[in-house]
Amino acid sequence: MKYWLVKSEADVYSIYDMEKDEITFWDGVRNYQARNFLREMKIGDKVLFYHSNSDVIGVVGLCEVVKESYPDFTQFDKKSKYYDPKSKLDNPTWFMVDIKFVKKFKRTVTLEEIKKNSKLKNMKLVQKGNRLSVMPVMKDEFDEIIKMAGE
DNA sequence: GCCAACGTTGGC
DNA sequence: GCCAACGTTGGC
Repeated sequence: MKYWLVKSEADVYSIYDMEKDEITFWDGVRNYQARNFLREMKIGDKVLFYHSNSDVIGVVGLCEVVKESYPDFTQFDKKSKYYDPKSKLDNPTWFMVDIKFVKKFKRTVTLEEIKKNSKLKNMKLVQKGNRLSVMPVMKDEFDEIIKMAGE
């Protein structure tokens, strides 16, 4: 099993939306590296849910992969802001997965705390200039985040 | 709102 | 293939 972290702007799609929807498709990833990570996701993989552009920035909950990668339909939708005119129906460029809400943490593990924790210094999240919206997390890092969340 | 750090685009 | 210009992300 693998572990991941996905970022979402809190005012666009938050853990509360996720809780309400229970299952959501993770659309709109338009970065090749992030896409490649999406395609590696397997059913049952654990996904940390991270709020960016938020009053409280950090990991707010846990989700799980329930459907493995399939073409992101928004790339073919001219009305979508994720529309990609270069992508071909028979050879899609962009993919998405379905993830299921598991839990909202009792407390947020903030970016500040993550930066201060020497066990987490190798996390992609805190490495220089990293803007990936989907990234892998090591098992020990995942366990440490869960511990910090008091779960 | 600012801006650093990228990634992408397109002319050459 | 290079690189300037532009767009986006995301912390602050």
